[in-house]
Amino acid sequence: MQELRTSLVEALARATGLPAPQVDGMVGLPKNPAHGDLAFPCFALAKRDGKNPVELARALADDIALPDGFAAVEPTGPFLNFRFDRAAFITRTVQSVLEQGDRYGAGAPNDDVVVVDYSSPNIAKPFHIGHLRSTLIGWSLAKIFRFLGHPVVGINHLGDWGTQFGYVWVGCERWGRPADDDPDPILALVDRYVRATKLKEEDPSVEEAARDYFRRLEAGDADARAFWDYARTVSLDEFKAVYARLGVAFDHYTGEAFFNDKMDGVLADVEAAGVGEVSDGAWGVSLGDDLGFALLKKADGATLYLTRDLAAIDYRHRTFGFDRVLYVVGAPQSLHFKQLSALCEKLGKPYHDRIVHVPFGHVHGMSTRSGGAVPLVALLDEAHERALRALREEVTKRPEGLDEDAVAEQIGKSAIIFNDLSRGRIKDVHFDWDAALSFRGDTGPYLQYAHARINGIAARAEAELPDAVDGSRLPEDEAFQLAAQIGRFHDAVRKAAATYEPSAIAAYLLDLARQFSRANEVLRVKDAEAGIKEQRFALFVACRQTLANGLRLLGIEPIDRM
RNA sequence: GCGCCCAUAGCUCAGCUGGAUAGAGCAUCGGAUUUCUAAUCCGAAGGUCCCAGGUUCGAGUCCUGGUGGGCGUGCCA
Repeated sequence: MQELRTSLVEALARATGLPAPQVDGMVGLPKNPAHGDLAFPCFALAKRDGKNPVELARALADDIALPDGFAAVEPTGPFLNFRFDRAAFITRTVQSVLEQGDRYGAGAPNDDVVVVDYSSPNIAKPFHIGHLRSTLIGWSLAKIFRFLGHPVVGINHLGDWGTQFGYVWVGCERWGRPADDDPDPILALVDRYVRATKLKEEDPSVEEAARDYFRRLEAGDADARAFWDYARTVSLDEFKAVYARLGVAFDHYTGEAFFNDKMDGVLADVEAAGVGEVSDGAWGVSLGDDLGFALLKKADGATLYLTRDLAAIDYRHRTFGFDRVLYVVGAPQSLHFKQLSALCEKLGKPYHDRIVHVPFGHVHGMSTRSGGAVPLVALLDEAHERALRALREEVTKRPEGLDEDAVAEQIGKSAIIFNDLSRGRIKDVHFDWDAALSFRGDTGPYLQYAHARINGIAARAEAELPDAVDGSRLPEDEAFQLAAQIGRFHDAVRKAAATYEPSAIAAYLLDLARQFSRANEVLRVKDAEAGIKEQRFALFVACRQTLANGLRLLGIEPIDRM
């Protein structure tokens, strides 16, 4: 696909005298696929020459030397439409997928290190649906950049430090710690946290006690530290269970606490740069009208989130030598990251312009009846239940001997993950159980279904891959459209990386699955005559491979039967 | 007040760096299964792309100004 485009751009550049990059910007896909496979609008050229674009397109069609791989050029009004040599295109595309397998669409190894900071839940707070977006988007981006050949460092910057810990501590002091045999100790800790923060409304001493606890923790007080260790371990155990269930992983769990002993260094840095100042008893850096005052040390001496992020990025730069660091954090914190960049610039840090905030919109409407956020585990369990029910009651045909429980778990997760990653990051989402856990239409299960169907063909159609792929045996339009979509995988992956948008891949995969489903109505493998049978099978296998590669980039493990 | 983000079909959303008749899914209506999985496919219906100007041969897309909503705006993270 890419080579065809490049050679067409060169040919057009020669024929028109326009610079190739400009031509490249004009060549695009025709809106209506019936028009052709690539299109060149002649307006700009017509304007330059003071000619009629319709006549110009006609003249250009006669002039241009059709590059290899193209079968036809035809002017349609002011557009010049090009058609591929379809058979050759199918042959080339299917062949390269079969040859490259899991590496189809991948990039060459390079040295641009990408650090991805994602998930980063707060300790001693429930891991709820609100944490899902950062977790899934970050994990997907990590996989995408790794696929493109980058060394990737995935970091869970746990919120395991800060005043909120004080409230958990106060709560445990008042109402006791969860019992050792408590099956869900984190729930108990959350309960203490919620009760303590509620109590603070009427009893100001609670807030004071919480702050005092955090001060002691930062100062290295042994008792405070012991409680912190306990709460962190309990929380992390549960987080790791959720990550394991989702199939999400990290290279490091260096949370905010990890940087506690690096605070002095940061503050000294700022001091040395001579940009720090005292304001209302607190200490920080003034960043001007737009970014305001960046607080780095509270009046009571305790540090803040920003201080710890400053330490973290410096540490990451020293340790990983990153080319970029991606912060997959909600849009409400965009000011925070602008401040972080500005601070780094003021401090003369070489990485100040390599900070990328990858923001995402708010999630609304995910509260339970009781007002708390829905725990992620509850969502996963519900997804599992619904998938099981759908499998047993709604699905009309299904394979024999399925491990229904295992399939339901996979389908449920696919639905949840895809639902989140299929929309653009920045928009606020209104969480809706029925939409998130729908298994029909544009959903994760739809993609899985396409993948499983091809597996079914492989298992039952008694077809084998041909010795040589031959696209001329696949003259149907559906075959070409499917191959064309397979050939666009590169573009989708690169667009996703360039825009930090996994949804680019999600949208691509929907189109791919749709093209497959259409082709699957027409191109039967089982009863096809020898010679055609193998070619159709090869096309579908290439599709399955592409689906699998794309699904994995979203963090969804393709399933073989459903 | 100031700053950032969002606004496209009844609902949820796509729309490559401006290009041809604005696309999917859900919901509604109508079809398709003796044939590799109907969690599927085909069709119908559904639109002042929030409003008003501007730039351009051409604007859902870019600019300006509004309207509506969300978020942020120093001692939380």
